[in-house]
Amino acid sequence: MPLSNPNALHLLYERPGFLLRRAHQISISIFEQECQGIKLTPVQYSILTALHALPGIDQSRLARKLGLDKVTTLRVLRDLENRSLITRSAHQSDKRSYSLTLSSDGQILFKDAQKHVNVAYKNLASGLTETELATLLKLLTKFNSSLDAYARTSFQPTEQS
Amino acid sequence: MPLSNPNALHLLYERPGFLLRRAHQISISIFEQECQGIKLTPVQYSILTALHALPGIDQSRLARKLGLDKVTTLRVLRDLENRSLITRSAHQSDKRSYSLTLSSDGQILFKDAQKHVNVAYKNLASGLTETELATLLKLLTKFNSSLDAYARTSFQPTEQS
DNA sequence: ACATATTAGGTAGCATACTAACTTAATTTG
DNA sequence: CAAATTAAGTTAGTATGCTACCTAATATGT
Repeated sequence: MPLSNPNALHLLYERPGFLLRRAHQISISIFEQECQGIKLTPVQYSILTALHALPGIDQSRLARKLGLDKVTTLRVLRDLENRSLITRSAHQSDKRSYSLTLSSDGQILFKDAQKHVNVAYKNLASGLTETELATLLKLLTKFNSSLDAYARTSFQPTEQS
Repeated sequence: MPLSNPNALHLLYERPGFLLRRAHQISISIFEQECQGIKLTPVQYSILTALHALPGIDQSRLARKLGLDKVTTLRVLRDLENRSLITRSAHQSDKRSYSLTLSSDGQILFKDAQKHVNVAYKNLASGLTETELATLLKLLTKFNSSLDAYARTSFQPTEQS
């Protein structure tokens, strides 16, 4: 029988991985509570945002723009297509890929989503001062960009030649 | 057809939820790359740590100590029991609950895991200066504790009377 | 030109993380 | 002390995020 050592648990609570898991969990929770009325998850919203910004993009490029793996992207797109929020049409030049766009329903939903997303953002930001939030975002951005090579799923916000 | 608006994507990249998702993704990836040799995921390691610190704890309390929901906790425990790393025995007084402890194999694996976990930590910390990392951890801690009420899964690091 | 690499999209399967609903046991309370 | 409520554990179902493997199309390198 191991000896009780509650201190080991306090060490766990200070680990970056543990704190990031909990922060992510809270973030998802706040978003979904605010957006369950319009049936949008954070990932679905990200995809609608990307299709709004880059209509006609294909699945693989989309996945890389968002740092999603392609299987997840495929499944979310299939769901959004079943809900008639997006359309997938054959690409002009490359017969392997699809061209993705928001449907008119998708555009309406995306627009409607903004106010819900803004409320979620306000809730998410409510725990920190403006300065603290800015610092947190700056540090997360640096963390992500400097450790990008460790990720299994690639993130390419801009095209590379 | 919606107009192209790449700027909307840059706005997405600055959202806390987006940054937290990516940071969590990277964190998981680094941990798993370092610990795949001993077949431990971050959640499995957290549970071994908790059982080392608090032998005899029951499932529900364990879940709350780690901010895991009870279904995930159950499945991870079942897997760890199948691998003979933990034991589940009947609780003395409360017939509803199990008493969880590390097996001797579990204790050995937990000890062996430390060096792998430390390497993962070094990699995770490598992108930021010591000061930046300390600030990030402090802000994540504040973020989590102040938004705790928004989480659907409860986190109770200390017992409440 | 043509064999080889790589890329796009896809299927199947596993782990994590959650909800909802259920069973049984324990506790509260009227 | 009986009835209502709470708690522990479980099952089923959904979404995300991976691996491994497959086919077809495109790029490449000699």
